[in-house]
Amino acid sequence: MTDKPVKVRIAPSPTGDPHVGTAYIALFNYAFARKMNGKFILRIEDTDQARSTQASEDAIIRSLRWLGLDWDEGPDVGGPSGPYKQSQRKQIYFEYAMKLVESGHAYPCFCTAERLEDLRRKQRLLKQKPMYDGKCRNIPKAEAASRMASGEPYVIRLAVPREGDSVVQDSLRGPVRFNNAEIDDQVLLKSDGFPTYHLANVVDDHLMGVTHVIRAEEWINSLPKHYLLYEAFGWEPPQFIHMPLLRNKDKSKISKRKNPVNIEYYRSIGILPQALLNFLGLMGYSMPDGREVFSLDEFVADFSFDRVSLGGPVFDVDKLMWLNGTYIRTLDDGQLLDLLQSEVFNTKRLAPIVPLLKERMRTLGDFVDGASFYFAHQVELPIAEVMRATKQRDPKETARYLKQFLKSLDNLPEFTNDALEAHMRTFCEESGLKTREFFMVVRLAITGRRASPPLVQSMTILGRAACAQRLRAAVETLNAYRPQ
RNA sequence: GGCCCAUUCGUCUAAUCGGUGAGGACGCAGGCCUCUCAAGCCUGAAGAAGGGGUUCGAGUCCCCUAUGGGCCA
Repeated sequence: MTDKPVKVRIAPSPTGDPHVGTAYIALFNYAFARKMNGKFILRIEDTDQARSTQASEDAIIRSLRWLGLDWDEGPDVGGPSGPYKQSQRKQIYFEYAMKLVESGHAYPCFCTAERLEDLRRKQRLLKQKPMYDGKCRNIPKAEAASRMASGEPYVIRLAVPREGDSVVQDSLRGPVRFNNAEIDDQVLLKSDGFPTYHLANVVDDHLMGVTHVIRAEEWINSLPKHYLLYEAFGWEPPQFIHMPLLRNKDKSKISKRKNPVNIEYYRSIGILPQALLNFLGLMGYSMPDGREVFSLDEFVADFSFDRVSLGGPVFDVDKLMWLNGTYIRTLDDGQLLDLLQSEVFNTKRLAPIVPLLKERMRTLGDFVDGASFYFAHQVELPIAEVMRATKQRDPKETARYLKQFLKSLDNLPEFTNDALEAHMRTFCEESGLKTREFFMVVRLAITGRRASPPLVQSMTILGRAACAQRLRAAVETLNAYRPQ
């Protein structure tokens, strides 16, 4: 390796809530950059026009700032290699894609979606790996050029060698060998002129001077394509380091279906940023002296990839809770008071709750008890009340429809009062449930009590992630319940 | 289905040149402290996926199988 100064990046897609996996990878990038006195870049991968939003980008930046994982270059702070949003670099990708076409490492493909679909179907029937068959690879250059010029729609594909092996390096795993025949002629530039991840990521990493790509293990299979691209451009590839994937309790890749993954959820239940970072620093990693409680600076000071372990770590919220408690106890009373004011008892959080509680208060003090469920990580499901509300029906049956409801929430585009209420009423109709019963059961799951402020509004205040978490917990509790 | 990666207590992990009674943490159980709870302290139960090799000696190296996961659709 050369002695270029270390430069690393994270490249989240702004297509949803800020994800703990992003924070996890950001932490390791940050630590390595700081340890090596290098630079840390934030790059926004918003080439998926349909799914990328400004709101999501803002939330990602807000969350990473909250955690204190500051970057040296990024869309909000600028830097020498900008712009740092891929949607603003479209022209660059086009030019580099054309260079590859000129050099014969890539080619335009004019195949229609129908032909591709047909091809895939046949391959599936023959139990073959679905891959592009290379039809357009043989079109003479001149003909291809004139068809492109005539406005015929095309994508640009990488011309992957048909024979031999690609050996790639992962710094944590050593050499990994792939059979070239198994690698698809990857689309580099889509018909809308936007690049795919593979092209954009290689071009940007090179142009931005990235020396080490630290990313999640799910990318390891595309590594040979990236090597091929570096080779085609005649660029030296960076070092690649694939971190293990965070897991749900059942060991599958962490997902919002099974675990809260929204960084803002953890903030909303009162997790401290230093606790979340500390916890993530325990995932697939350990300190040389076995310390379990450490600051970001300490993490950086002792950081080394030698200490990464490759088994996929389960994101165990219980341990996070314990760690968070230890951090709270290290605060002095003034700091804790400040945090309570800024994070919990602030106008922004309280304002929507006040009108809901007002109707039910006789003293100001009633507010605290009545509003407690809005701030908790979890509430206890009162099973006896559930049994009463469902007229002693088998709790498994109740669990079943709650689970279905939970699933249906994923398809609710807007988590607003009107949309949610309509959705819940429709759900009742379709499931043949009495609204009276259903709303009570959901109320018990969400608030932990049978008397509460209006349910739908309480749910939208809590947010989608928190509601999903409580419904999941209720389903578990009901399934585990054994009546005497 | 194909390819790739992984595999130490329920969970996170340690032991990195092969020699251990397999260590710590969360959680769990019991106890101490205490007006309660929490915190804190002490104690305990709990683990090498299976099978072959290499070796005087394997958690550690190699192979096979199994399992888990990811990616490709």
